[in-house]
Amino acid sequence: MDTGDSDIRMRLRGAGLRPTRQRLGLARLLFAGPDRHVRAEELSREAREAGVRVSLATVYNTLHQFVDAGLLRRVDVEPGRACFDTNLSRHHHFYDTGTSELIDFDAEDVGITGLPEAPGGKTVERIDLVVRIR
Amino acid sequence: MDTGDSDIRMRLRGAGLRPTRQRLGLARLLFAGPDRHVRAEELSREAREAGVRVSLATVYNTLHQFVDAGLLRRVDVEPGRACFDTNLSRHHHFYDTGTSELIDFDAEDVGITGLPEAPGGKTVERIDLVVRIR
DNA sequence: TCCGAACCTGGAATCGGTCTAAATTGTTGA
DNA sequence: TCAACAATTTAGACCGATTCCAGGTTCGGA
Repeated sequence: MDTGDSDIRMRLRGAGLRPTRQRLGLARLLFAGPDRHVRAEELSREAREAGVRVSLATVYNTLHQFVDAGLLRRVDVEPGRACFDTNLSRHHHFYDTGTSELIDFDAEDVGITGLPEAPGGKTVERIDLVVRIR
Repeated sequence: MDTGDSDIRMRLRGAGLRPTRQRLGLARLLFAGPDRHVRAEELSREAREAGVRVSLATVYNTLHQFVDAGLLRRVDVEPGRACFDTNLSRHHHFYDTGTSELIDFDAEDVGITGLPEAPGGKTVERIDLVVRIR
């Protein structure tokens, strides 16, 4: 079954990335199934277990390339390690400071008022809301 | 001039921290003048330049102790490095993704509606809003 | 099929930060 | 005042996460 792959292949192509064995294997792990949060080390282990031979360096490269290609979003809540989110819809996060768990919630229902203008004539790229829970 | 020190001394005492030469020196660098954002490496350099002899390990220890004592707040926006904020009032941040600069803005005027309940019966500790600008 | 560019790799290197064990310095009670 | 002891500081080793590098591999067009 190569069904899902053709989609991924096209998205990679569109980003100027060759659909290599490694990238396809990682993409399958990331995008088959429901949305998820994952760290590099973890994805590397999953790949190994799934029989996808790929070095840790390539896992890092691929994650960054996927972020640049808009296939993945990076979430920064913990100092010292990056987390990658396959959920590309407008959403925010609960962050459990006890378990380090991240939980998405839809941004559609959330309203934010009274924000000041971006200083220095800069443009707003994105608004990240992190609700720290315990 | 020992004026400002007596205040700091008391706050340290209140947190069960001895007012040592190193802690007082760092506190002076942090709290004299307007609010600021600072990283450990940077504060270490400033201390050296100001003639405050203090090891990098102590800078890290002190920053964490100050956070625990409520003298400082930690801000996590960049992966891989912690930033400390002397502004303890309710506020949020602009984060310039180009320059890595952090800019505070008051939280009083900001309204957030439509947040879902914290999952799993958890308690909300804090809400961090980061407006990424470019 | 061939070739050059893109890609992948293991291992070394880097970076921010923490840990450790020994030396130093506050603080306290006699 | 000072001994004594706990809190603190320190240099340097160590750590986990990530990036860099140089060389080998693979892809894809001509």
